Amino acid sequence: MFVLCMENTDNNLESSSDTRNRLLDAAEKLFCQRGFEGTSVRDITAEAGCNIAAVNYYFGSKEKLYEEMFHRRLSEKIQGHMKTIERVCARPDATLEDLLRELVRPTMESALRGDTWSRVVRFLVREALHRRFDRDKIAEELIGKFFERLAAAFQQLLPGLEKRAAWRAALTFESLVMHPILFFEMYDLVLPGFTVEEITEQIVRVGAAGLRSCLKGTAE
Amino acid sequence: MFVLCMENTDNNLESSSDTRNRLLDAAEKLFCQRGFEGTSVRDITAEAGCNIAAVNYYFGSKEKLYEEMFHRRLSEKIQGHMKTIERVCARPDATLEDLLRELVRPTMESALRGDTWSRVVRFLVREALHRRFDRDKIAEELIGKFFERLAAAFQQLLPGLEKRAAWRAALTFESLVMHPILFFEMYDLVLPGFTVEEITEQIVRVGAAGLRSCLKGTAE
DNA sequence: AAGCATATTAAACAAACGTTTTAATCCTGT
DNA sequence: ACAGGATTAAAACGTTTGTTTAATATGCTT
Repeated sequence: MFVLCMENTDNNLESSSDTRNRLLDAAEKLFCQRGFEGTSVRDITAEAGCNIAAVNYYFGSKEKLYEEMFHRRLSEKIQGHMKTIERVCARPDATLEDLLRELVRPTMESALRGDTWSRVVRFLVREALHRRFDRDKIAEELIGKFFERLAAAFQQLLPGLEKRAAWRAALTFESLVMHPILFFEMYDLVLPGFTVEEITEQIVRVGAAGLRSCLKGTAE
Repeated sequence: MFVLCMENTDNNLESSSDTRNRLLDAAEKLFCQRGFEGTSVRDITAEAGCNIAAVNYYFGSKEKLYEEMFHRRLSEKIQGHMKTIERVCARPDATLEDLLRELVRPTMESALRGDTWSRVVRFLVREALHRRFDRDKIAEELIGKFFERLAAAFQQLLPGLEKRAAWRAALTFESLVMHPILFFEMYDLVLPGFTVEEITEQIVRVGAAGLRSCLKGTAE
């Protein structure tokens, strides 16, 4: 017993039992809706259609189940963005606007659709605000790699951009993307009937102009 | 008994007893640290140095205590920003950069100091993401008024800016300010040793360039 | 078919939760 | 000084929490 609990990564395909995956899916759904503390183990096992003891049998604790689900989604999300950057940057005629648009549009479509994707992001942020970043080395490394790649892409598309300015630009760009995801309801309140096009073009326009302004202004 | 529980606004100065205020302060401190569900009534009363029953005696429930603390801080925060806007806009020679800088710098100082102010903002956001906006009419109105004023200020400082473009600009600007507050740890990771000056000037520079770009580009 | 590790189940665990009750204490107006 | 409402206090309320136990069921190998 308890063989599956410890260190189950993707090396052992057989170990991904049905109930195990159903638990991960149920946890994701309910955690996103009600948060970590707002979701009980009984809720999760009911949603997954299995016994209460299953969570501790497969993951050891509610906390470990949360961590596995969290890291799975975070790495999925970041790897998707990484591929987009690679794809756009490979094109010889790629512009800054191209990159921004290709990163922003799918994200905004997801947010306006209100699908699992964007709700997971909101949950990730909510939990990241709650449980401190600096304790989670896995998340820290994933995010670090992503910003490194994004900053490099900005340096490629904006020749002459200094390294630190590129990092600042990467953070600033993420500001613009994150906000509509987090505060979707407010956007609907302030900009009634807003569309994917409108918000995407706003971010691309402001982002491009803002990032180009980083070229001229030097860091003090 | 229970006379203080119901509808205690500022009209009755006598009703603000010591324990009542100590409970509000303790709740603020602990809610910001551990979240609503992560904080027990026993924690709060221990911090405030009073009996467990005091929460239900003064506020009726843990939920009501939370609401009062939430709205108190939110309106404080927003009124402060409103006054800043009024002050800057009253100056005849005021520029867009002036307004942005005066809104951003105190907020960034607060965030880097890591004082109560910024931790409250993080908590407000965390809880706003959790408990849906559209249920809270008070918060909805406060935020609506603030964005209305900010959009008007942008129209004043950027002549020719269309109304809807001004609302978009207001939301976009808030993106830039909110992000460093929420993800302070990430900024320290990506931009080691970053200062108030650096981040303030980045936001002002990008914000001003971005917002001016809203003048040219029309909404589709 | 027997043996055995794996998987699932029902039941119970102690601990922590928000809230309530009841009694004691404090403070103020007369 | 005393009456009476406002406040504090200790204790217990009934739930719900995450976790564990011990028994049963399942599926594969020999």
